[in-house]
Amino acid sequence: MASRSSRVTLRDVAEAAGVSVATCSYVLSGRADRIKPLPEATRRRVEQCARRLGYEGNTAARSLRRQRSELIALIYAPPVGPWLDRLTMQCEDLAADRRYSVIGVPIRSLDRAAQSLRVVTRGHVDGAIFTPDLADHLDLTAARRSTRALMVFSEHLTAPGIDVIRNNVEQSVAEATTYLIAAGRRRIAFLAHAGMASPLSSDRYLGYAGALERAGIAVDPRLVRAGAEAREDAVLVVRDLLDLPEPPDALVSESDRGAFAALQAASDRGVKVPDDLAVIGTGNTKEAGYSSPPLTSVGMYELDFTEIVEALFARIDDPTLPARELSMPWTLNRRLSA
Amino acid sequence: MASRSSRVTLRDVAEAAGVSVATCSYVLSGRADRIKPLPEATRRRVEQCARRLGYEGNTAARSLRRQRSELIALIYAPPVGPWLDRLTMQCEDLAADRRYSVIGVPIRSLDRAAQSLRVVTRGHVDGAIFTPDLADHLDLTAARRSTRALMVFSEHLTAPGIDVIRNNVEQSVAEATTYLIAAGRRRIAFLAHAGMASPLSSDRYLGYAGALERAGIAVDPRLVRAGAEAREDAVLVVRDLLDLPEPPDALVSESDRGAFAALQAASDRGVKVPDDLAVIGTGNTKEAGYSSPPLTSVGMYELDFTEIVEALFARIDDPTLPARELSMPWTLNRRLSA
DNA sequence: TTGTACGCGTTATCAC
DNA sequence: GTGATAACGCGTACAA
Repeated sequence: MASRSSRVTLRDVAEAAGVSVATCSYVLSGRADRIKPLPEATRRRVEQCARRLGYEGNTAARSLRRQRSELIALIYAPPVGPWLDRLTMQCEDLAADRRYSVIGVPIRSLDRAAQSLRVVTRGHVDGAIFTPDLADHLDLTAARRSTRALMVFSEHLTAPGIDVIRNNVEQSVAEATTYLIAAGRRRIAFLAHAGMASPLSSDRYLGYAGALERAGIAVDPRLVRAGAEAREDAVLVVRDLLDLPEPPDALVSESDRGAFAALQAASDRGVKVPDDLAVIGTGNTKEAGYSSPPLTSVGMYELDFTEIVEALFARIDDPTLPARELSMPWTLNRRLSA
Repeated sequence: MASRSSRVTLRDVAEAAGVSVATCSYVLSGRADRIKPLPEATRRRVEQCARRLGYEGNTAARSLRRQRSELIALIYAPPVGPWLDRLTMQCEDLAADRRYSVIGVPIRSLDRAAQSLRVVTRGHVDGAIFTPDLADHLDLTAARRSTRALMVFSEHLTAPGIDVIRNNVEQSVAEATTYLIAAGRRRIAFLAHAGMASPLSSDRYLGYAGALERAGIAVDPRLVRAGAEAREDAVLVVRDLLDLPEPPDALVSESDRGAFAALQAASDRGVKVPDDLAVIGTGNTKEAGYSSPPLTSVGMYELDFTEIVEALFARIDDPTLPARELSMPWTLNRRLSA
């Protein structure tokens, strides 16, 4: 009979326990011992009532007052791969230590991005991590003003109060391409993300095209194709490429996912990897070690984001910290596919 | 000089525009025409000031007052596959029409679930969708009380005011297993999710084991292995299985991901699919059509979640709606792998 | 232990 | 006609 149909508020608990909301707040928010510890009896009574009523608090009210939500956000563009999974899990683990929770914010398209990002720009997310390629196409000023910390994977962005991670994407993909050229490959295909913005402006593509250019090889537009996001698309695209009168003898994919698809398409067509077709992926996910053949991939040597997440929390604790630039250069991780 | 270092509030805009916060609120929240439309001049002035100052509102304050956050949550357990990607994207699209945003809530482990779910249980998420296998292991009462709508993939759960989706998982997996038996397979392996709870209690496993039992075949524990989550694990596990003195002649995987890995492991070991090894996956993701051989998979025929999301929004609009039970039975989608 | 101002926007009511 | 006042939602934290 005591149960209202709606949420249980602090006031309900206070009434039930016969104390003031202030006392309840102290007890339930842990800070029961601000100066003089409350008597055990009171404390227990409050806790019991809270449990019995199923009190759950209200984040909106708390974070409005505290100006802290104990929430961090991961901004990403689906589809999700093992790369983001790993980041998510590590965030979760590190956040749990500090009693923070993690939420994901999927961005479907650039024109709807502002809408999706309201959680970050108008809500009170204490910190946010923008996955690669996103930050370069979004306006971060609103997000910056509304959060205590922003961590961004970006090669070029530089903004006050925002921490960035540099992967040296262009350079490392160029290295990979050059490696293929040195191995005698001449018809090197590129499997691009359809992406949010023009695929031909991605750092990965720039690295690929730059390396070709420096080697005096013209980019053959027929060898540059989108489809790296979805495995099923990639398979079709690569089959297509292999059916060309002059098929590629190597392929660089903007994702490991696309590269795996290439391996499969090659197998479908009876094309030997790496003999007839060298394949290099991007991301260096764990799966790369277990494909057949194991996939050569450009990426972080170990997918360890601990430092990044720690830095985010450091800035949440103290937003006046100078903006940092974390360098985590990608490398070419050679396996058997190239 | 007008710019404070902190957030811009409605009060700031009001001061700048020389009107009251109430007026600003009316203008900026769209309800400018509460009864009598405000003069264009005032409205424009307010809008200009808001833009100039970079006003972004404050979700905490708004949702505290309105008791609405215009946010829906997707609760899931990483790693993420194409299944969740599709759900995410469809949610995003349908949410955008109603000016809602979507957030993801990753759950790492059951004992930390309550912490992760605070966004749902204490925050003001208007609605939440729990992906399969999650709801059965979580206490949803808090989430239920704190949201207007809950949509849950579950075979067994039945709770007042919660909408559920029934996939007939056990039955459909049993059918698939029976199909393998009818085709003469006798050593049928099962690739399980390590999962949050005991793998041996999953509906999928129950369907598999039940079908075997009904056919008078004993479950061989050596043929039941975990590892369906991560492709790299699955490859190793299936290789292991194939190296057994008495290797399996068929395999049912709790995910398509694991089934793809099985295809690869088979290819690594020179085992022919489906001749030497029949493989059936779960989820019926689009990729299934493009593996080699194309993967037979149990799952929704088309991954279309529109009805589900619409139902969620319907309940958000009117929480008094009777709890619905959406039936979306899985079927066996035959391709070449079995 | 408690009263209460506060954080920020919303909306019903009131005043010029 | 135009726009301001003020109560409100819910928890927090300082002063009493």
